[in-house]
Amino acid sequence: MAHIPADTRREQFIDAAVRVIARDGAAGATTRRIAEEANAPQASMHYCFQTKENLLLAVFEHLSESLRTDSEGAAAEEAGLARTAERLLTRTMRYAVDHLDQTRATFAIAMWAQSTNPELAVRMYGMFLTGWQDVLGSDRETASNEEIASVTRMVVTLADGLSMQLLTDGDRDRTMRDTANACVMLSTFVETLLRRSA
Amino acid sequence: MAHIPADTRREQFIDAAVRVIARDGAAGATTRRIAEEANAPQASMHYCFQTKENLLLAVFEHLSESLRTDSEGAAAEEAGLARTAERLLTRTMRYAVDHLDQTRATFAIAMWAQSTNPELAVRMYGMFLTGWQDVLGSDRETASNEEIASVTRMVVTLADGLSMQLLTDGDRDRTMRDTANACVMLSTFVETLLRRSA
Amino acid sequence: MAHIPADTRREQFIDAAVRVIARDGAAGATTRRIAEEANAPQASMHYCFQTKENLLLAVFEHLSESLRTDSEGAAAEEAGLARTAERLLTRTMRYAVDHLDQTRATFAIAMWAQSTNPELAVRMYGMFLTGWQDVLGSDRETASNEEIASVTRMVVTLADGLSMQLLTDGDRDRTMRDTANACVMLSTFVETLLRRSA
Amino acid sequence: MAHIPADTRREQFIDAAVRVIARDGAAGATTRRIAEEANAPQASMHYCFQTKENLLLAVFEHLSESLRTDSEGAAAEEAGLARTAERLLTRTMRYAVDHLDQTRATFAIAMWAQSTNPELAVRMYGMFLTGWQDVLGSDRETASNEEIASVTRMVVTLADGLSMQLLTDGDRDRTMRDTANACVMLSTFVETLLRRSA
DNA sequence: TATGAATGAGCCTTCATTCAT
DNA sequence: CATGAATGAAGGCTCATTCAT
Repeated sequence: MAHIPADTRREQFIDAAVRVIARDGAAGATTRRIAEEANAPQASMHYCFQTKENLLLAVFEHLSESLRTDSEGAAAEEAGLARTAERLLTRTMRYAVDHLDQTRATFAIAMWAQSTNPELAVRMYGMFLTGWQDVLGSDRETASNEEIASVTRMVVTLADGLSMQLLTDGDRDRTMRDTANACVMLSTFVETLLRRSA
Repeated sequence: MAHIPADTRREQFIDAAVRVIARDGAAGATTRRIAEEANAPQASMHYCFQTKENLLLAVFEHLSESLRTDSEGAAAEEAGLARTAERLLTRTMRYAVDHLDQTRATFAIAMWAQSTNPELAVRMYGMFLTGWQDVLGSDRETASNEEIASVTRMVVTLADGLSMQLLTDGDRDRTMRDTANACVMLSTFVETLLRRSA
Repeated sequence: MAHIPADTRREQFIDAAVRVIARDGAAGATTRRIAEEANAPQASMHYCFQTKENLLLAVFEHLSESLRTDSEGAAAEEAGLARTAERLLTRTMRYAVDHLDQTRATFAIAMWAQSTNPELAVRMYGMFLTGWQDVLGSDRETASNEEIASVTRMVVTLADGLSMQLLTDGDRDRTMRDTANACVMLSTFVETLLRRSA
Repeated sequence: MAHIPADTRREQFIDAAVRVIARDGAAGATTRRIAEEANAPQASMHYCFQTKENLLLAVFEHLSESLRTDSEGAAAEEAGLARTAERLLTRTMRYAVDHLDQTRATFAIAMWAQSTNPELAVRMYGMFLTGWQDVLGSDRETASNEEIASVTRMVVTLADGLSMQLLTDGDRDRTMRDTANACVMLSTFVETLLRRSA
């Protein structure tokens, strides 16, 4: 097992962990299995991340970073809140469909955090919330902060629910069709909201 | 440790397992911990359920049975598809909010099944789908089977997404408020659907 | 599971135990497996034999009794010590070859006794020794008691050694051929012995 | 518990296992007991041997290696087949008498293999057969390969049978006396064989 | 009497982690 | 710095046996 600098190792571990977690769940992702998948000594994992918990954290950060990078594109054009929300949800589900392993790992880690470190789970969830709130709030039209927050939560809700189903049966096409339906709902909801507040 | 009839023990184990799973996740729910929580010998668990997997299965059946019993009430009155869907979702989320441990355990087991026995996970998901489809299809108005299925999936999606958020931060009130919003979306979606097919 | 009188059960258990021990060894013959093979409740075994050790004892007695019954025929005719020894060995190995399961079980129990209850192992071994000594001593010619004992031990030695090989590879024909060779050795040995003592 | 190099640990485990197996049989030799006897953590056993089966294998290899090393001396001098066979048997039984624990362990493992992994048992038996065949065939006189094989099997048979008795009652002197008798038989057998083939 | 039900003790194995170099 | 070696704690499960009827 060749000596390899820690920085390189970190990446190898994170990538390997995503695959293993997607396959075996967060609890089934043992340090040994991850190390094997990364072609690295088991001790290296602790050298790089100290604990398994830290590794999972790093994995989650990596995953949500990737997703955020992707979803930033949704805000690019001026299109109104409803349209932006639709674009955000569609883009997110497109990403989920194209990166099943990552999606699976994200959810597995989120569930793992809930029982291991609930406060951390809240923080994780918050990362998505604030990230998307920024996207949705970028052109704010007449919507209040509270209304933006409400729409954001609804986007997250739909994304979570659609992903849950995707992860269970792996039916990509049906997921995208349901996503379209969800978009219909989402935009009428936003319009209702805006009309009400006007 | 007093001898106790197996039927009684089964219930004790299932109840204990729900609490432990809610606290520690499905993987963290060790046979030892469950037995301790149930005030029972570890060997009794294997006498009643043979394997830990079987116990988790029984727990899931118990949980979904409880939820189904509850949601049957949603179909009681003649009220149209949109209204029924709203009632079903509201009732489900009300139940989730009132039974946080059960909800947490249900999700934990569902996620656990995904990595342990994916085919089982599909079956579990299917149980909800068909159960709710029956509720929604009971008075079918002009909706086709396919449309009913589509609405059902949307209800499940929303319930999953809302529960996910509830489980993370435990904010019951906000969950019920978001549920109300989700109901708005849901009923406009159903109406759109019916109008389109007319 | 029908209630069945203890006497009948005993036989069922002994027969079942022989098969299970032959298959899984004395240690692998668990009370559950034996009960299953006997189509009997596990508790019946303890009702009939109190302990697993007692059952194995009963099995051994049954097995050695069968073998003894068979070997008694070897003494039937007047034929001199050498010839009788040959007949005894041949007959024993013929029996072993025709009853592999029983032979296997006999050895498994003998080995099991050595580590569980060494004194019992000695007694078991003694049963064969005295039984065969009677056969060989029945027409004593000019041989002394000590000489008879010596020959007996040699017969047992050869039977044990030949059986060991038989149990390992299950080659019945080769065993009988080697038995013929062993008989040659045995009779020349007896003759040497008698000549020496004359 | 001090960290100790794996090679050292392997030896400690093997030595400890021999003692425990001699005392409690192969099935009674639990990983706990062996670790305790070796003054080592239980987990070290799995670090060194992975499974209990592997440990037993290593023990058997160690034991048969020791015996083989010892028996090589039997071939040292030019002495004819009969004499060599006698020397081999005597030497083997001398070794058995001087190393009761090892002998007991060897038989226990051999019997254990018969029910756990029959094919392995055949291979184990074969190790002795071929090893001794080499010793006996080294100066082959006029004997054919088949004759050599036949003699080898007879030596093994006698060694097994004599050991069986030794292990039961532990009577070393009687074993060596019986070994002398067995040698008489063996050499007359070889002579008969050679005369016949001439 | 004979049996279904129940259990304390112990099994083999694997885990995340630490040690020593 | 990075890793091969080693381990305490805990995992799921099975055993012979006893209990209650």
